[in-house]
Amino acid sequence: MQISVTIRGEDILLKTHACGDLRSEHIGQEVTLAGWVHRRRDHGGLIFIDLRDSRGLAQVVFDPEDAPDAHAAARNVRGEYVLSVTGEVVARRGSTENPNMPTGEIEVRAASVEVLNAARTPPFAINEETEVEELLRLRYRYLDLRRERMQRNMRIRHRTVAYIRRFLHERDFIEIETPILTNSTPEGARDYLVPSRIQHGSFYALPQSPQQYKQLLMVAGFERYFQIARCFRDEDLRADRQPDFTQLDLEMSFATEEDILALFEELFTGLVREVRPDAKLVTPFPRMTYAESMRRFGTDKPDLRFGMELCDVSDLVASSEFGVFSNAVKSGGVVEGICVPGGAEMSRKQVDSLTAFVQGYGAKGLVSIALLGEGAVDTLTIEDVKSPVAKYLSEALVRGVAEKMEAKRGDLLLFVAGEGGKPKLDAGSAQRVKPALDGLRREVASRLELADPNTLHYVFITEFPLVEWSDEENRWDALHHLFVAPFDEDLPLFETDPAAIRSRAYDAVCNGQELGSGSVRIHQREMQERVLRLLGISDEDAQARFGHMLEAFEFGAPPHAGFAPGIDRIVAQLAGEEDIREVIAFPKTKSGADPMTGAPSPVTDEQLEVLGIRVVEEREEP
RNA sequence: GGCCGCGUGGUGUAGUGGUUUAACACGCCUCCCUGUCAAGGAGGAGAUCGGCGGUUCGAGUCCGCUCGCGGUCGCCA
Repeated sequence: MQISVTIRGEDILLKTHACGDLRSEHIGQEVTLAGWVHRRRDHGGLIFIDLRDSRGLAQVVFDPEDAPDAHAAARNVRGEYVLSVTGEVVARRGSTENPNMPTGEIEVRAASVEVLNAARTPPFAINEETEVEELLRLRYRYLDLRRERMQRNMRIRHRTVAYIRRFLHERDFIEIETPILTNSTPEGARDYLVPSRIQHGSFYALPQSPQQYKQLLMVAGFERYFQIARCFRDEDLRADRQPDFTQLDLEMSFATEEDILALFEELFTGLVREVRPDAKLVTPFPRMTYAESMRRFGTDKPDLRFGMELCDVSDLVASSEFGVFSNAVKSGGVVEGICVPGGAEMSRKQVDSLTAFVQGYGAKGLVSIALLGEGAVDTLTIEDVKSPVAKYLSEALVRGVAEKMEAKRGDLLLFVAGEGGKPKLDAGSAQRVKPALDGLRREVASRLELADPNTLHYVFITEFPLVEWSDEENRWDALHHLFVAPFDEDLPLFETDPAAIRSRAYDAVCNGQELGSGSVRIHQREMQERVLRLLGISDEDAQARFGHMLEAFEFGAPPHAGFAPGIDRIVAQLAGEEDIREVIAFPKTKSGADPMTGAPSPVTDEQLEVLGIRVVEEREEP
C-alpha cells in the first residue's frame, strides 16, 4: 500500500500500512500511518497517540529527544484530528505491552507528523460507546458511523450481502436491476409518488417491491433471478420499519414451495455460520401452517425460543359462575390463556401492569389465577388458588383448566376473554384475544428473560389464507398480494367460503420477527382473473392496472415461485441489534425525516411550476 | 390517527415535600508532568432546565397547549 498526496506543493506519502494491521513482524520497518486521533495521552515529555483507521488502532509515541518537531506538533493535536505519521515500528518494552489491543506488542516511534486536518471537538464521544440521544447521532451520522458499534454493524451488513451474492451466484442465480421509477399499484401499502414533468398530473411510484418485474423476468426466461433491492412504503414507522428498506428479492421458475424453502434454509444456515458462528441455530428449520401458528401462538410470527403456548379453555369455562368467562363463550366468543411457569410469585402490582398491557391490545381485562401449595395439580383445592375472582371459581374448574394447560403449582395462569359478535376493533371482542395473548406472551417472556438472545430460532409459516374480509372496504382483500397462487384443491371454495382458501404463500420468521415472505405465483391468465374478480376488481380495472401481467401470462409464462426477506432485519438479528436503524448507514427518524440533510424539505415555486404542482395550505379542522 | 414515555452545561445523568450559588461523571480549556494506554495532578469555563402560556409571592419541579425524539396499537398486500 502506497498512498500519497500533494500538500503545499510537495508530494507526501500518506500511508504505507494500516494502523490496525501492524504486528511484531513489522518491527524494524519504517512505516507511514494515516488516520484519526483516537486518544491522546500527554505526559509533558512523552506524548502517546492512539491512531485509528478503518483497520484498528496503533500507538504512536512522540519523544522530544527523538523528534522535537514531531513532538511539538503532537502537543497541539486533539481528538479526531487527521494525521499522517512516519516512524519506525518498535517492540514495546516488556511491561508496557498492552495485551488488550491487537497491536499491543508494538508501537510506532514518530519521526515526523503531518496534520492533514484539524477537527472540532465532536458533539459526542467517538472513542467510547456511550449512549447518545438518537436524534443527535442522526444529525451527525458521519461521526456516529465512525464509532466502533456502527463500524462493526456496517461490516456485518457488507459480509451478509456479500455472502448472499456469492451463494446465489454459485447456484446460477443472476442479479438484475429493476426500475425505481415505476407505476403505482393502489393495493397494499401507500406509495411514494414522483411527479412526471413531461406529463403533468401523472406520477411514478417508487416500488413497494419489485414484485411484478420479477415475475416478468420469469416470463422472460431467466429462470433464476435475484436482486438486493431497495423498496419503499409510505406507512408509519417502527423499530423494524423504515420508509425505504432493502430486500433480497428472489424468483425462480419451475420451483415449488419446497425448492424455495430448502434454498432459504440453506442460505440462512450458511449465513449464520459465516457471520455469527457463535449463535445457536435450531436446525432443521421447523415448518408450521398459519392455522397452527395462530392456534398455538396467536400470531403468524411466533417466537419459538420459549413456551407459554396459548390454550383455549372456552369449553371448560362455558358454564362457570364467573360471568366474564361464561358470557364470552355464550356469545360465541372465546376464553384463552397462557401459563407462566413460576409466575405465581408475581406481585399484585406486576399482574396489574400486565392487565394494563393487554388492554393496550384491546382486551377488556386479564384474569389471573396463581396456583400455590405443594403436590400434583389434581390435589389442588380452592385454598391453593390466589385470584381476584377466586370466589367464582370451583375446584373442578381450576383443576380442569390447570390440567389442560399443563400447569404446575407455582405457575400463574393468565386469561383473556372476548365476546363474539362484536366488531373486530371493539374492546373485549373475540378477535382481540389472540393479539392480546401474543403480546402478553412476548411481554412476559421479556420480563422473565425467557428468550435466549444468542439463539436464532427460524421457522417457516405456510398455508396462509388467500384473502381476508375487509370491513372498511366491504370486500375481500389479498392477505399477501394479488399474485399468490391458491391451493388447487381449495378452488371450489372461491364460490362458497373464500376465507378458507389456502394460498401457497410462506413467511420466514425468526425470534418472533417476520423476515420475509414469498409464494408460488399465479402464472395463468385465467387463474389471475379469477383472483382479481374475487377481490372485487372489475375486468376493466384489472385490464387497466394489470393488463401487462395478464397479457404476459398468455405468452408462455412458466410456473414460478419466489421469496423476499428483508436485509435490514436479517442484518439486525445477526448484529444482535433490536432496531434496524442500527444497521442502516443513514436511516430516518420515526417521522420520516433525515436530521442530517433535513429531508424532506419544501421546494421552490419554480420546481413546483415545472411539475405542474400546487401545494395546498393545511387548514385547521373547525 | 389513538395511547404511553422522554426532553436539565458538549455528552450521559441527578435534582420534582415549590423558595438554595441547579449537583455529579465524562468531555473541553490552562498549567504541571518522560512509559501511558479510560494516564495522573492542580485550576477554570460552560446550562435562564425543548418552546409558548397559565397557577403562584416564588416554577427545572404543578397545569394547559405546542414542538421534537422514541415505544406501542391501528396501519404496514
